[in-house]
Amino acid sequence: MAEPKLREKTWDPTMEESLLATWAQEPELYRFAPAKDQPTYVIDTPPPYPSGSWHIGAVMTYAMIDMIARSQRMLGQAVLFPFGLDRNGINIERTVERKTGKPLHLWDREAFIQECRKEIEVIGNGLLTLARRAGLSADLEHAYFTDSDAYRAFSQAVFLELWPKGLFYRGERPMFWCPHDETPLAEADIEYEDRPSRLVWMNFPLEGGSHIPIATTRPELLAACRAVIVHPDDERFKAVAGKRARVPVYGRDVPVVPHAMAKPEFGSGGAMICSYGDSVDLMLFRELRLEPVKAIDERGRMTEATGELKGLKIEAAREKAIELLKAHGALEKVEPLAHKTPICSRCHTPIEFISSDAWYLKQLEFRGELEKLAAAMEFRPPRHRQLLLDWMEGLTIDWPISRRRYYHTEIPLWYCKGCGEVLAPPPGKYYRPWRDPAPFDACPKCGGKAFVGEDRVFDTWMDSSCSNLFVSRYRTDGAFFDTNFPVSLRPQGRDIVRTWLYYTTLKSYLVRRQKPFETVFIHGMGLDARGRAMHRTLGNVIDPWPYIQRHGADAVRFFAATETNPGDDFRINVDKIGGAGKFLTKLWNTARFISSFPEPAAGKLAPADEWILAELNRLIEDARGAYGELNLFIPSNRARDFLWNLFAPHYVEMVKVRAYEGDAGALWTLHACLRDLLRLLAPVTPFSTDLIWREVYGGSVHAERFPLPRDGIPASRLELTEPLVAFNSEVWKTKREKGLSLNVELAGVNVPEALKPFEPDLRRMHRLA
RNA sequence: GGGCUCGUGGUCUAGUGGUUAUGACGUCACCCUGACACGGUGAAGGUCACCGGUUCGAAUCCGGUCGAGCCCA
Repeated sequence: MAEPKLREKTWDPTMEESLLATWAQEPELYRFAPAKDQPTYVIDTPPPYPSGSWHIGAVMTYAMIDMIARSQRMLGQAVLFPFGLDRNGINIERTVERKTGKPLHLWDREAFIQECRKEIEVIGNGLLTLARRAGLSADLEHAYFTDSDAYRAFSQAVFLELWPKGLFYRGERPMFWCPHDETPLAEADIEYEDRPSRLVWMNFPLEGGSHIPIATTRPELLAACRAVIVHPDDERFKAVAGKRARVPVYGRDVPVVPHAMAKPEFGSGGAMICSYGDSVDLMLFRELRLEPVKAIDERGRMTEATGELKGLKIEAAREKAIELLKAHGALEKVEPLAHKTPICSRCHTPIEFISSDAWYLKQLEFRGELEKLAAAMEFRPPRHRQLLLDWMEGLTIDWPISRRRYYHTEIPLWYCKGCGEVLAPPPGKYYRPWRDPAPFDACPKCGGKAFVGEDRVFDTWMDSSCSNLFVSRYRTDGAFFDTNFPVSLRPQGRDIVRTWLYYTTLKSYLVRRQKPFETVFIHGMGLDARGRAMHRTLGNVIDPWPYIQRHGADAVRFFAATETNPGDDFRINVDKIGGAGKFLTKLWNTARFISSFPEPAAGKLAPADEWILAELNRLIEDARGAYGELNLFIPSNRARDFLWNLFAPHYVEMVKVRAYEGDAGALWTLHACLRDLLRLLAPVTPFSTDLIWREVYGGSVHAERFPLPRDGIPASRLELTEPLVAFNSEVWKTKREKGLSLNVELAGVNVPEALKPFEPDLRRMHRLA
């Protein structure tokens, strides 16, 4: 027996780091360089939003995306696997505001942008380092940034291409508004949360002397009350419908309207309709043609119209309103209430409905077409298509795309000072209308020569919804785009179906009338050991670095593949990452053993060799099939099962003696199994498999393709697996019960009839006398 | 209130009609056996959430109940 080619006795995760250095020297390994007639596979990798470092769940989901990229390469595709960072947005602005203690509106715009850029640079670089260490085979050297001039110009160009089609409109209308971020929100930006609240019972005097009880959670909006509703079938209010009620404190008379939206079982059964407390108010103002009153301004403060409440923030105004009601003798009682409150998904501030001017992108009228595109894309797992369809069905307003922020892509529009005409420049350049001179000589409508630039910016989803167009080189490489759009794959989390996936579908429809992707891969979210999402506020965020250092990226990746059901959320139990590391040690040692034998070109196969090769064929077929369907769970678990439960304990033990004797059939089979196992596992555990491959066979396993099942191996050998496993177990048990060491002779054991073909190997394996 | 998904040993998980329910982690016992003690072998541990139905037969199909999570109103 020769020295094993693998010297180290165990797999050591620090070996991963030297391998990273090797990979850096071999950029061609993962380079996108399609051979003639080779099919291409373009992945629209999610550009992470650098709001801090990745938690371990994020590392795992990106590792899964990498496993898909690697397996597609090994299936023979030329894979374009770009990587970007989504660096625009409120998050980074808020980081700067918090660090400097200076809110946006006190900043000089240019200075604020510089500060954001400085901040995002640091965070972004940390992410790229982690991505590389985790073994991502994406093009990290050429990562794109959504806040680069080039990407912003691209995003603006897509907008400007759509501009002449009349898809955008501007309007003053009530909309979702975050008073903290001081910006309008789209439906996708809103979440709901149970918050403690108070139900305030008031009495509204009625004409003719009596009064009507009204319960509300928003007493501060009293000044904006323009009607009271009661349910038409509510016996308590039969007599009052149609009368007029007087709004306490403010003294205005408003109609009492019977309306089905009133809930008899909630509060007093009577509700006040104000502009605007919630979406019911919104609907009724429209339906009853009421005149709205702006009670809250864009910064979340009470307006002139609210009299004594003027200038107060919403919470304080609510207190004051209750005091005023008490002073006017109109307060009945205040009771606690758990209230499902709509909140801003970024800062968790309760949202308001505020009437404000904004730009909109039409979307409601395309609902039917978008649903067809959703049906035309393949989903993995298929059931998650429903998430997109449900969201499309539930939309109620067009997409407000303008934001009053700074570190975003500017809306590339100017207005004529003379006549107010809206002017759009040609697509191509990066426009900053708030500081650039207008790129027009004269207004085409009135001939005016003075212009004012739009100072608002895009919702960041306007940028990220172009990512598939960007990576497929729309506008920059027509030939490439034509063959690679729709993009092969969109891998992403369940949590951003309603935003990223939806908006991308909308954009691709508007630009190309096409589906954005051939396939959408939806992964679940990494949860903590108790099943909760990881949030800094919960203090349950798991930092991936210690685990990568202790057990290696391969262990983290192997855990991610074997412990997660495709599409389901997965709990991360860090103790199990160590368990995944043990598998790598097992793989290493098996390879180390095999590497001590030469690999013959061919050999006469014994029945036992045929048996394990039949099992190997089955593994290859299952794994190839599963990888083709973007399933990582099946190949990783099947490979583990093959190695740990069949190959090592049964086959290797059975042929050891033949191997030591130099039997070519045994040696050839051992190496065939190792080669194929390494190749099948390479996408999941790229470090250990490559290290072994390089040491034992030379070259990189990542330049290989997946193995194919071998011809000429009788599948009937598979029938022997069960009796073989049972027989070996029986012998081991017997020796154990007799207190015999495994290497001691045992007499009186007969090999069962079914296993006769294995008899010579079995006799020597167990030393059966 | 509506929709979707899911309930399998302490934990995670396979199994979608057919003999004593898979594997991993953990636990316990024994064992250095010509790769591996970061190992091997063996063992303990499950009313497959609950109730009812279909069937010769249900973890698996159907209905209901309870519980968990997500989304929408």
